[in-house]
Amino acid sequence: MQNYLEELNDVQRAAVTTTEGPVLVVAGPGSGKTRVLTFRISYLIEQGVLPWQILSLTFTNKSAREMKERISKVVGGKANQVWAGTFHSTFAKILRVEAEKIGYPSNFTIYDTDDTKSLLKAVIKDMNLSPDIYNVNAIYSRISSAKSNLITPKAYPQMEELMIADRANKRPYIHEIYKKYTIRCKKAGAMDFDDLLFQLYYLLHLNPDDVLDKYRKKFKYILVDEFQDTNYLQYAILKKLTLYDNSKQNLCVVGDDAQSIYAFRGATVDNILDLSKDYKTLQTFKLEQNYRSTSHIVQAANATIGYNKKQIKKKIWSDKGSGHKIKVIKAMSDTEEGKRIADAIVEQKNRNHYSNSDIAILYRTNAQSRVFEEYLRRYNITYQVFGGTSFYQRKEVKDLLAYLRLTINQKDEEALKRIINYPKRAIGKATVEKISALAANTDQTMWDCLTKVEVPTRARGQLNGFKLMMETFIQKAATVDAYELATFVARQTGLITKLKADTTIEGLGRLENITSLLDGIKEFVENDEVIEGAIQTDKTIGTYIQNIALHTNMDEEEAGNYVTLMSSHAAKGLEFKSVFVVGLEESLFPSFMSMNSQAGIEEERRLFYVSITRAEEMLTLSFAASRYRHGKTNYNEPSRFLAEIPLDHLESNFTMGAQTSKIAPRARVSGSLKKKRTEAVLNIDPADFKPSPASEIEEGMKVLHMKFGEGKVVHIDGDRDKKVATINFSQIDDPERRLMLKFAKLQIMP
DNA sequence: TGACTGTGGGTTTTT
DNA sequence: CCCACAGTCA
Repeated sequence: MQNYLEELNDVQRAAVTTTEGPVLVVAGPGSGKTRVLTFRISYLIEQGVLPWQILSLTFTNKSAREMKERISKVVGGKANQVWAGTFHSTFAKILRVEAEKIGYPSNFTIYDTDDTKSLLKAVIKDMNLSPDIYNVNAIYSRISSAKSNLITPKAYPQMEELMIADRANKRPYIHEIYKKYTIRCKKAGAMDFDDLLFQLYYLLHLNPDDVLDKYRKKFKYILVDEFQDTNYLQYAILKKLTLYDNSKQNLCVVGDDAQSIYAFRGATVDNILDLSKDYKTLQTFKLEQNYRSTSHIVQAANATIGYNKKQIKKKIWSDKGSGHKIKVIKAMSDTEEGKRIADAIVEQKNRNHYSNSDIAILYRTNAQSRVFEEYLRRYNITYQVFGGTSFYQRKEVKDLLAYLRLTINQKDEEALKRIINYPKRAIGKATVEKISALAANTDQTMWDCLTKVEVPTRARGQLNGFKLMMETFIQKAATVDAYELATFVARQTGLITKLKADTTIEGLGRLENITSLLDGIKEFVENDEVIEGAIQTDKTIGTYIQNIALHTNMDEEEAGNYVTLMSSHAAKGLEFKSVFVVGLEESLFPSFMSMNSQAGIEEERRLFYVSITRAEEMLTLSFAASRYRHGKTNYNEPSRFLAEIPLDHLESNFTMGAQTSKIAPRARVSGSLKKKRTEAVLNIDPADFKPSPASEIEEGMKVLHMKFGEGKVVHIDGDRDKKVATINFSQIDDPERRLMLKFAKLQIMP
């Protein structure tokens, strides 16, 4: 019985079987923390705890999914009934049920970062504030951090510290923007990412219909992975659920302060330190044996992280032998770095018999992936890039989703603004602004105003048509499944036709994206998901949209034999036989954004620590003397983190600090080779030029144009005032032009 | 109204 | 370098 317990070391086993009361597991890299978590859940179930009384929170959908898979290997199908998900997705699920208690519709829309920024821009514009001073990104991060610290729009102006900082930055009205933004979100029936936490907290806090008690009873055991990455608000929610009179305080958190890499978005290690103050009977287990990496790697990591002042003491060790020393590659330029890494990969594949999937390239910024992609492609090595823009952020995908979103929630202004004139249906900026203004002044939504706004007859007709079309979608949504509706919408709106008309490579890609989106929806309709012991039969578009709102492209992983390219952040929790950490230069890693504070540098160092501890057998670090960035060549010193690794862990032929090379790197030439499309310089005297009336121009005529010179009318299409002439101008580079006759000034030549 | 061009600005990590 | 936006022109 329970033979899996025998696979664990003493500390791990204790962490698994100590089920009652508050538990903190401090888990170094590779120390088997995921095993502890999954076995703990399995153990709970075996002890008779009902699966749906267990809440397991993670940061990514991927780790939630993996967790479920691993539990099901031990306990079988019951695993699906555990509440295992990300903070955001789990709380969204609860809010769907309870939203109306706090004034939101249960079909609320989730605004992603783009939607949020777009709405913020609109608010800033409405308030007549300068978009330069009130930079959207800055405002967003300000509001996000307010929410993450449980500061309401009402409380914000009373926070002396915040207001002083805002005034110092010449942005005294942030609290007003925050307030208006909140109102607009609510009016749109929408929550942003932070709201999923923030509103859940207030739901529990305000406690309508004793909803707090309901969830306290429901979740008898709560587990949290990557606890070091939780923010104040997340911890506050956990406390709400587990810290009260007569609570059993069955909260188990697993984390590693050394791997805290999300402070920039409000995560705080203080949560780990506060734990023992809040939970008096806290039991702590330290997992210090690293089963992942060989000794040189572990010791290098220990030495590096030792430079950080703030940390929980622990000694990570490995008994896997010393293994390979760490290799450092010094390249002249970013291009050379790409080539040398690709060469090294080829070599490792041959010498160590690694397959592609054993290898990962980790970088600080997603933009760095390009060079590596180029060389890997050239060498015919299969790779997969993670991060960057997600599938669901692609324009065409968002367009179709916006139609579907509006079908579900007509209050969703961001969706409406996105598609009201896409594909083009002659509803221009002026019209949209009128609608928006009316909505703002009358407390109605933009949807309500579509038919009420006063506009010229032509626009009126277009608006009616648009609304009518949307209404057919809304009606259909009630009767058909998600796939049927989505296909109908894609055709009916003209999106498909529009994309098919574009035959460029990018155009084909876009059409393909729409097809895979539709395929995805089909899959959703056809595959059954079990929730709390029951098969989910709701296959409506509403359920679909809710399910995908929180997907990221990290979730799109497919099995295959490829080299992994991803940011260091994204690599958290993963492991590879061979890891390349590239771009180790000052201002890049550590990032220049973090270089002016000790805390910033320490976070970068933790990120470096996370990066190098992904490696099992081989670790290669690289930097380039020059790097092409933002159109300029930069010269940076090697990263300080390289110098922090004791020399005895590095391959012998390398010493830091000695800048041997005096040769200047080759300059880029691409700029000068760029072909510029220039118009021919024609000497036509405006005085001699007498344009002929558009109605007289016919196919076959010779005409003269002020800028393009002489040309022959090849073809005329369109009718009445929309005639377009295709004209071949012999005197310019790119001779065939299409001009609208109504505007084109052409003189008929004999 | 819409397509296209030029410029000017920013520039990290992600649920 | 890449993107978003304003301005221009048809």
